[in-house]
This record gives sequence, structure tokens and C-alpha cells, in this order.
Amino acid sequence: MNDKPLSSHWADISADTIIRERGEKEHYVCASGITPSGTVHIGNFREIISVELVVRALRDRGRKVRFIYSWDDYDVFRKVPANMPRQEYLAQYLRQPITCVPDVLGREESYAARNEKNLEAILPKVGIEPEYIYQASRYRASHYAEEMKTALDKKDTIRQLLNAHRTAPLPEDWQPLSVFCTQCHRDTTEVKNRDGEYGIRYECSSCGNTETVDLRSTGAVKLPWRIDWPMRWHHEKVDFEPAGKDHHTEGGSFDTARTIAGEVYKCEAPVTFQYEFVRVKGGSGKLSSSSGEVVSLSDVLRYYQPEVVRYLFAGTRPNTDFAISFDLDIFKIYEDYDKLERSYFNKPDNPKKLNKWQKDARTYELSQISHIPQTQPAQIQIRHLTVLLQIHSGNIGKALEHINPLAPRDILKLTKRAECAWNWVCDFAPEEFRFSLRSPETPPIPLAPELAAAVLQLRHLSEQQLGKIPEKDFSKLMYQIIQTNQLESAEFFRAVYQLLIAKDEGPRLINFLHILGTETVLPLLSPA
RNA sequence: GGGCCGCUAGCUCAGUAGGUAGAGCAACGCCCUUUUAAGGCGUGGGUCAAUGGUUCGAAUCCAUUGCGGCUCACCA
Repeated sequence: MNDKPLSSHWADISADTIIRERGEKEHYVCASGITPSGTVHIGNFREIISVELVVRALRDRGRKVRFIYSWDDYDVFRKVPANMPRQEYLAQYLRQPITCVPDVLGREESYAARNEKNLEAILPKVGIEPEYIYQASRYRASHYAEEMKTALDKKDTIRQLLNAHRTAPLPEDWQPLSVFCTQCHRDTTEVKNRDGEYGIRYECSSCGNTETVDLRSTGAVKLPWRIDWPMRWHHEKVDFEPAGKDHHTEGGSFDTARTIAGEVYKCEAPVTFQYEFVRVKGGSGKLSSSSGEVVSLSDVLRYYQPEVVRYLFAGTRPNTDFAISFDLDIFKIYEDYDKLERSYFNKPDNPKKLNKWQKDARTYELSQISHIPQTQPAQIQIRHLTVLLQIHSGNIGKALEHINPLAPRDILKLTKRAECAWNWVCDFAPEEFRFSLRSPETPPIPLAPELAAAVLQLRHLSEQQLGKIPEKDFSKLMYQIIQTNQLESAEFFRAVYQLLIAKDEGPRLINFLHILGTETVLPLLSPA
């Protein structure tokens, strides 16, 4: 295999590291996962897309990859999320596995399933399609019976490893298992003893149930997180799995999982890196899931087209934190992406620039959903779209007519961008940014006679020349009107904007008039 | 207390598998008789937090220190 690095992009470097440290393999296993105990937010998404980008880097090197995503839906329901209705009703299910908690929004069979389905439905939109593993099903099917027995056999080793980083040591009789009572489904149980093989006896402090179960047939037993994680590395032969900084610290769960993997499950910890959290800038209070104080991927996709979402993460090294912006920064992000795209189709000859270009080009490739375009797609500045859309009250088809002709493949992407632009205008645009055309039936504010006269001259000029002469020439003629009427340009502009959009300010006027066109302009430029 | 991340232009940040310090905004200047959220062109601006080390060469690698942030030592 050709092992020359594809680029100095972080995803390629990670892929190289995986191949180097794990050796040549038939296929590589890359893993990600989370407990679906709430809306999967954009910080969680950083892990998923980080893995996806590395998966893609491996595949681009000709390697086969299995990309698994673990839903840890056999974890305990520990607290009722603040953004959920029917808090008291849900509280009954505390200490049960989250897969047993009903979906109070009534859509799915469980609270966990709802969070899972929400994400699974949306990930393909950004080009991510992992193989999902549902841990509740796995445990209930006694899938991990052997590994659980191993944990029991080595419980003293495990206890020592965990105690190395604990303030309060685990008790002598601690067992590396947690049991959901088969009567009340709560994990308020204590393992009393085992038969040395697969049988264990537990007692439930909630309902008093005492029972002996067999690991090979019961679905009630699971491993606690710090043991569950290394067990799965072993079970799935995981080669790569990043983790957040909460795990990646000395004495944190990755650290203990590494030692448990080595000493108990006789496998090496996967290649990993730590990713930083994602901050949110702007947009406070208006994001759909903001009541739960999290921003989800679907929130982000409402304002960022899928390629740009990928670009945000592909273009930022995982171990640095960054903010996703919902304020005016959003324009810059789109412009940066467009610039990257133009650069991709404009390879430099200068060898010095080539190095930077290669990395940028790689970022562009990794930002694409599936196929990389062969020629440069049409671009429309999102700023421009926000003006066009406001002129047409959000009608995307009419807004895009201004840009004809568009190739079919471009229309799809530009329509998505236009949807995002309109969502942004509606939800986050600052007041001075917004406008809608004045209806000709709405009476305009009265104008001083000399202003009214000037406006009528502009109307006449528009009727004769708008769209027929270059914007520059039109501009000169308009300024002549201002001058011959001895007006301050500011008051003239104010008057025109009042007639057009009933505001004192607006989009750059000459360009705005041209976009509007004679038919729209004439009825509006009629002073009271 | 341990760990991790950050400290680069006035602001927000790129740039770290070593090779002459960058962008956007802001500022300043000029131009379009030219206003705006959004014109064009140009200019200035930095002991890359500090000190020491490795090197022909360090923003980049190493060590120490300072400041800021996050995180672990419950659970996951």
C-alpha cells in the first residue's frame, strides 16, 4: 500500500496514525457513541463527525472500515431533563434503563428511541451513515455474557485499577456489574453473591425482590460504564475512538478503560484523540431546543447548508474549541466556504502555495456530502440571497430567478442555501437588516414638496432607464437629481427607502432598484 | 490537587509532521458628485505571553514560569 500521507489535514494524520499503530488490517473499526439521555447536541455531533472524517480518510487510502455508533440505551435514567413535559410522570422511571422510559411526546416507543431516531434521521443529510448498535438489545440478549463473566472473574483486579483514581475506594464486596431488578426495572440492587460461574443473586432495595439470574439468559445485568467501554473495545476490536475532555484526563474513564482493556480483556486501547467542546454564539433564545439549553444538529442545519456544517468541523482541529455562530458571523462562514470552493477549482502553479492549497483542497473534499463536484458549482453570496428573499417575501423560486440560468445540480444546493438564508432572516437577522416591500396600498409618509419632486424625477428616470443603462450611469443620473433639487443625499435616500420599504435605510439603493426592476419600483415611487 | 486546551495585529481568529509572520473586521488614506447591513483600491500596524534549551534556522519541538478556560478525582 502507498502510505504517503494524503495531506497534512488532521483527519489524514489520524488515519495514518491508525494504520501505523494498528498495523495493516483487513478492515479497521472506528467507533463513536453516546447515551441517548437527552437531545444529541452539536457538541456530541463533533465526536460523530470527527470519526466520520477519519473513516473517510481511511477509505480514501483504500482501507475497509466498519464505522459503528453505539447507542448506550441501557444506561440508567438518572434525572428528568428540564426541557421535558410531564416531569412528575417521568420521575417514576428514574433508576430504570432509559430504554424503558416512555416517550412523553408520544412518537416513539421510548424516550431513548426518540433521541436515537431524531439523530439517525438527520445524520444522512450531512453524509454520515454509521452502523448503529443498540446496547439495550445487546445486553437483553445476553450478548456480553462471556465478557461479564470475565469481569466477575477479575473483579479484584478491576477494583484495584479503579481505586487508583478514586477518593473513596470501592468496598471489598463490590461487584463489577449493575443489575436492573426484573420486577421494578430499577438498578437499586445489590449483588449478593455468585456461584463462580454465570449465576448471580441480587436483592432490590426498592421492591425487596431477591432473585438468582444467569448471565447467559438474563437481560437484567450490565457492566458499569468504566468496564463496559473497554469490554466493547475488545468485543468489537475497536481501532479508533475519540472522546471528549471529560473522558480524556488522567484518572478519567479513558484512562481506566485503557488499563482494564489491557489487564482484563487483553486488548489495546484504540487510537484516540480528545476533542474540545463546541460553543454557541448568537441566536440565544430562538433555537428550537434552547429550552433545554442545547443546540442540536437540526438547529444548525436550519441555518447552515450541510456542506458548510461539515466544513465547520473539518476545517477546525478537534482539540481546539470553537463557536458556532448564529449572528452576522454566519455570512463570513459561508464566504469562507465559497472562497475555499473557488480555490479548490483553481490550483496554483506556485509550488510554495501548493502546500497550503493541498490542505485546503482536502478540507473542501472532506466537506462534501458524497461526490466531489468536477467543476465549480455556481455560488450566490448568502447576503445577496437575504436581499432577494426579502424582496420576494421568502419565495425561493422567485428569488433564484434573479440568478438564471442555473444548472440543475446547482439549483438543489442553492435552494438549500436559500432556505437557510431565509430561516436566518426570520429568526436572527438584526432589525436594521430586515425589510419587506411596502404594499402600494399602504399610504407612504408625507414628503416635503422638494423631496416629492425629486422622487418623481427618480420615478421618471426609472421608467425610462432602469435596467437599460449600466448601474454606474444610472447612479450618476440619480445624483444629478439630488443635486439639481439641492437636497442632502441622506434625506433623499431616506425618502426613497420610506417609499420602497417604509424604513429609513435599506440595501444599497442603486443595486436594490435594479434587482426590484421597473415594474416593482414604479408603483412604489409615488409620493402621497 | 491532577490532566487537557489556549495565550499571534485594536478585535475575532488562521497558521504547529521547523524554512522570510497571515485573513476578516476596525483604523487610516485615496477613488467613484456615492448614503447604508453591503462599493473599489491602497496603507499602516506584531519582541507570535515570558525565560531558557535543541537547531544552520523555532509561532511551530523540549523545559520552566505566568495568565485564562475547561475537565477529572460521583455517575456516565
